[in-house]
Amino acid sequence: MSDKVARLADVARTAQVSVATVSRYLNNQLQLPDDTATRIRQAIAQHGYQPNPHARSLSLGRSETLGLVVPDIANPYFARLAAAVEREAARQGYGLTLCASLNTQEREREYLARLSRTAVDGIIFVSNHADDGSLRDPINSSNRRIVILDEDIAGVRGSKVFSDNEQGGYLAGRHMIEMGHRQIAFFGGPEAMRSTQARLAGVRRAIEESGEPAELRDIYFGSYSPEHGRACAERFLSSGLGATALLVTSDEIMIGALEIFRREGVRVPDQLSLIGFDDIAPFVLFDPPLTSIRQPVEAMGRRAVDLLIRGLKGEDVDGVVEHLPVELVLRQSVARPPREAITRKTKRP
Amino acid sequence: MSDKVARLADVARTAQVSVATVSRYLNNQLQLPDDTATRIRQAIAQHGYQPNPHARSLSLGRSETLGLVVPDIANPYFARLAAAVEREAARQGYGLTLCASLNTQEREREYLARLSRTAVDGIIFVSNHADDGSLRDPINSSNRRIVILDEDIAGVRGSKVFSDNEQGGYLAGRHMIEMGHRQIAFFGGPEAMRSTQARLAGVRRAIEESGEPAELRDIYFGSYSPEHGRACAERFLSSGLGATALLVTSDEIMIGALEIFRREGVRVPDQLSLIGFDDIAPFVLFDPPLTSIRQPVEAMGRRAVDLLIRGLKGEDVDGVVEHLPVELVLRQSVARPPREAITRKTKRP
DNA sequence: CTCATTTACGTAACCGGTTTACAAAACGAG
DNA sequence: CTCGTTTTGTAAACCGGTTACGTAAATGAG
Repeated sequence: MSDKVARLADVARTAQVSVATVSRYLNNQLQLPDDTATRIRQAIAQHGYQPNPHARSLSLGRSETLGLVVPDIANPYFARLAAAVEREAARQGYGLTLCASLNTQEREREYLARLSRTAVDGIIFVSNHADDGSLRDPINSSNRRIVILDEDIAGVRGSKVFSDNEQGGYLAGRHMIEMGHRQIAFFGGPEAMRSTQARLAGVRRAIEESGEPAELRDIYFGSYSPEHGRACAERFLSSGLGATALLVTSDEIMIGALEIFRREGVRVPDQLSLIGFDDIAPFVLFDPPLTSIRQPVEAMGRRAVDLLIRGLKGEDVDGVVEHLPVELVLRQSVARPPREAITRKTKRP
Repeated sequence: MSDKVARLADVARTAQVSVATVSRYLNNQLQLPDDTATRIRQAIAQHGYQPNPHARSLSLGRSETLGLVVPDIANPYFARLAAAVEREAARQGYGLTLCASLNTQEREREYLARLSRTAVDGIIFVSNHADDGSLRDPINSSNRRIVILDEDIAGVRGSKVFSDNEQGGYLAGRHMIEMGHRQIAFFGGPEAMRSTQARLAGVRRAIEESGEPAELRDIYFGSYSPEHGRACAERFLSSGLGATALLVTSDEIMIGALEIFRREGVRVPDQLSLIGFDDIAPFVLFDPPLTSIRQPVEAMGRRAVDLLIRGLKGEDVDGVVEHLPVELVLRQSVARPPREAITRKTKRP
């Protein structure tokens, strides 16, 4: 029991072979006579030898570690995504370094720089806002392999994994129309984001395909936050236009919107039908349980890691873009529309 | 624009100095004449030089990276904890490698082995179940620095950071007693866990201190899961003993319990007063908004990182144990007790 | 002017692996 | 028995930094 950690050289000396022999035996599955192999194994056990990862990384030029950039892990949606990514990375023998960008481009770039300087072999990048273009270049000029996950960043090369946002909007829209709604409202995320536009386009397609005289109105854009949800709901109620069904495009927005609807006494689904998006929050427990589009979070995380690692192993995955299928989870927040439109009670006491 | 990444030697050559000079200029804040310093800066800029982290780690014997072992990042409580840890680590210039143990000791040990082999300088360990002793030795024999966070593991050396669970139980208990409750139920986590016992002890202390003839009954233990919450609630209702207030010691358990209470038509707080623990889930939106003990999650994460890094920097923090203060958040799930005890409606249709 | 000290750097030895180039030994064919 | 080939093994170069040690020149004190 020496106080120093055993090195390869110690093992080699004990096994009476050279370091190269031990190294090759360990890595290159070099065929060795039983005699020699046994001596090496015993020496390793005796010293409790574990290769020094820093040395290994330096020598190999890789570290078997991936980086995940995510806006905020405290957000349950990204937490789930991160969990899925971590699980798959671990399954494939990779470690995961986590970076929370806190939704600012500055931090995103900072992290990107850090990661490209840091010991990660590749990066999974999840952003949460429209890129003004200042993210594109640093990403592309990073010499790391990159997979864009969940939200597109225009002009970035590498592979990409998204949920099928358009289909999500479509499923929600179709369900509303089938339930008899003809006036549909939409609480979107940031207007410039691809996901927002795709979801909106999906609803539009559902309307067109139905052939019904359904109308999309009260379309609001803003951040994926409860604050925006509250603002949307207040604006929606005060506009009093009488949409009978509403697609809310994220859990966060939904949480804010529900607060206002509850405060103002809006009865769901009697007065207003509601469909959520994400379906991460425990909406079963809400009052009423919320019908929602569920994103394939686990699959997205898995797929992103898989693509990234395949890329690292030399497979050509550049330009691969995947849209994973979403699902409409039926609960109790959508009903047939009421006879008359919703009328607002009071703005605030 | 060569295709090779610039090395320190390239910079040195261009700046017409030796590698040692550049390295020391970059690290040891070695004082250099403006002339030389400028040449070096220009050379660095010209090559777009970034130190190779693997080489740096090998040479320094550290990587400025911490490891976080957590049962499940998808769980909002641990997600918040992880977010806090990541934020503080980043603030102090450290990266964070994430490991989800999925609550099995096997994986915990596996990760521990991986981390002790991997390029992390220290580990923050969050476990979620009672240790049967098989975690203690691997942790102690790991040559990394360790901070135990959130849940104690007996016999582990290193520093530890917890929330003040006993105080949490106490605050909840005192509030219930002050509101007039004399029959208090307790849905605990795993019986063998320190946190569970501490919370229970806190309620006991509140009862003793009050001098009132209050009684603790319907004490159930189990996993931190909605399933356990459902089981607790069913057992509680069928026992029909008539506790009028209930402390539920985690969000997860609460979610399960609420499902049953809602299904069975238990009116909160008219029939039954409820206090939660953790206060991570959006309980404001539940019906009714839930009074809850809030754990100082951000502070815990910050503190753990801080202790770990201080330990890494040579400060003696072994044996330091901190209990961070919790907070009672008053909302609307606690009322004065009803005249008569709750009577169960039906077990199941 | 001399000697001590500081300034401004350079040389080379590490850190601990992987891998290439090559030697010695063993083996087989002719 | 000789020569080529395979097996088994070694020495040393490399990955790209950090840093102990050393030295030449400049500065300053006496």
